[in-house]
Amino acid sequence: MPPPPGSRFFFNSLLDCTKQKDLQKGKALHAQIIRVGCSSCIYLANSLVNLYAKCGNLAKAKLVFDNISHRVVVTWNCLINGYSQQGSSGSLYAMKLFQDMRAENTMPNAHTFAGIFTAASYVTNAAVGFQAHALAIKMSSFYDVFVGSSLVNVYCKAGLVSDARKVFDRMPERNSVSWATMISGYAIQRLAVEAIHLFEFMRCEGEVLNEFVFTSILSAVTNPEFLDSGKQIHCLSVKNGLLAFVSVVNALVTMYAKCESLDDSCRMFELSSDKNAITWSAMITGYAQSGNSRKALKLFSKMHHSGLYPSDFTLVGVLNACSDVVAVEEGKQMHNLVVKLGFESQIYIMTALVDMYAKCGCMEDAQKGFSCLKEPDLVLWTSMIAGYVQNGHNEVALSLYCKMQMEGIVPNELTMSSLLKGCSSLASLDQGQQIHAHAIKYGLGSEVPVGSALSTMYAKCGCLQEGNLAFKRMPRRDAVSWNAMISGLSQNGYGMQALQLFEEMRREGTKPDHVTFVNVLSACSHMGLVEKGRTYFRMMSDEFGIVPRVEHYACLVDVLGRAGKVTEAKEFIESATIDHGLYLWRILLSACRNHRNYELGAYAGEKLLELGSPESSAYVLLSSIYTALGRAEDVERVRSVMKDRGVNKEPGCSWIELKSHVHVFVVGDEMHPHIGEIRGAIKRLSKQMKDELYESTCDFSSAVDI
DNA sequence: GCCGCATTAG
Repeated sequence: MPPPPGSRFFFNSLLDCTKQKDLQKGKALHAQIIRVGCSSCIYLANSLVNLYAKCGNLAKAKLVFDNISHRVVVTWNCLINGYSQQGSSGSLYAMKLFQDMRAENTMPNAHTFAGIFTAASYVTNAAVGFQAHALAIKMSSFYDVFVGSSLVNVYCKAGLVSDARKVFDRMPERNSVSWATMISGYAIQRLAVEAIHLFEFMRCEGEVLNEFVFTSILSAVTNPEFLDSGKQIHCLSVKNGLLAFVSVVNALVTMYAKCESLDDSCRMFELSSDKNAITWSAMITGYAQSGNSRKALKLFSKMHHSGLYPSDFTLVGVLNACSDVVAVEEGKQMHNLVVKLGFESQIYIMTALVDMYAKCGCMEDAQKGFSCLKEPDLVLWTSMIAGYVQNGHNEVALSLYCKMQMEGIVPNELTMSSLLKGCSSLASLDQGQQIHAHAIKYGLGSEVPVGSALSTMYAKCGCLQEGNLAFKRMPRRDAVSWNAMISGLSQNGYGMQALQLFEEMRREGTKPDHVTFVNVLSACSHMGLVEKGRTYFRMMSDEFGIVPRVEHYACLVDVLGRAGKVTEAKEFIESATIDHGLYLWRILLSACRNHRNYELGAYAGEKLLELGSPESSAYVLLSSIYTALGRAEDVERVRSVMKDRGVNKEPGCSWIELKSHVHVFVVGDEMHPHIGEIRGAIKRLSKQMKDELYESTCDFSSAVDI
């Protein structure tokens, strides 16, 4: 039935307002409709629901909806689709409405299903999607191409990509949206090969390749392995004239950056004539994620000067760049921007902010950021826990984990690996085992980060066998896992086994990283393997393209120094092409002391004095060398420099675990609230050691007497 | 009415 003649004007006007999303004009029309008494006309009422829903005023849409006495399917669709377009915040309402509609015996149509499936795609629980799917099949709505495409999307977003493919294959009719959705489903699951196959299939079928298809397929090949495919797709997009779409250019910028082909990525960025916020974000993130954080920061200020406002995505990228280079000042400026732009409740931003402060060692600021969010999610909790662990506040991290559990948040593998790292630093076997038990309870025992952290934890606590077991049980291993076990062996005095494991790692084809070489070189130094040390140092850059860092130089200086080759070590330091500062001279100084090469020791010590070493040990070593050389004047000079610079000898610190609690204490500590218990425990331990005839190489008497 | 491009924790 057509609308009554008098309503035609209102009907068309409302349609215009909805198209233009002009809420002001729409409200005026609404008032007019009420005044002339047309508000009971179902066509106008539906149009009003649609207007408010499309303009995002769902409360008002619902109000009009509630006042309609005889709702038809279109009435429901307008409100359901309004809610589903709100994304994750509206999708539950949309699903509830769908159930109410069914309860009123109103039959859904294809529009209803398209809307309800869109809502379901935002909800991780696919149950309502399944129900609606069943009903759609029953009602044959499934044959509608819109319904089919949105259903494919439901399964893709729920991670059920093979179910999505089943729906896709059974669709009687497909359009470019269906194909793009399916390809993007593979992309989300990082199934590049499947995505490429489907894309090829699509081309064979002669489907139209539009910008949506290209953005989807490009996001599937964001891995160095698929750089060649990426380049071919790039060519195809040029052939199809799609570089005119900024979205395709953006996808290319990202593809090349993620394929570690940063030059190509920059070229795409430079070539694009109409950059939008996504283009800038893509390039900034590309820089930040490829170790070019300084460039990322520079590009951000360029974006800022161009007058474009950063989006939440941009800020996350920039904050990551700040934490990467420990740029706390720039990070604080970003924080101001976050506040200014009203992003303080955006969880991705706040997580990046917390992470930035934690990496810069500002745990108080990190804690403040954390407290800004009423409902922190698992990632934020984990970032906070990881931050405390990174900064050595391991106890705080463990108690934060208890709080997290009380909030009902279930941990994942990264939470567990951070906590285990905390237990390793505390050398607390007891707490480490508890976290291990939790990992098993939550089904995280076979996760790579957990297995690696377990090997480290057990090895640090002296339980090498358990560490090895954790390593062997891992279903797959990455570089971090191998590093954990290699370092565990090396630190427990099994240097040869550590090197053997490194050779096994090479055989298995896992690419070592810079941490691997720190472990390998330090194993060489423990074993006194000078020649092997030199070989591995060269191998690092020659075979694996890893630029040696100061810690690698330090290891080799240590290798040479321990073997008594102090002159060679000195020459090595002076030929080093990096800014090594104090670090390497200090190692040489103590090597010279141990090998009684006092002349070279004095040389190294004077270098340290020149460079203004903040550590007391350097001054103490140097003055002891001058004492041995009988140069009393120099002894006096070193002492006075030390005094002038306000360098104090730091007190030795130790810790002990009592009743699952780790107590840190220093020599001469009288202030510690548990000093009595600590002393008691040390006395018991030393008696036990004597009883078991432990040959002590150290003098424990001072520790017992604290 | 259905699809895409940029983001968080080891």
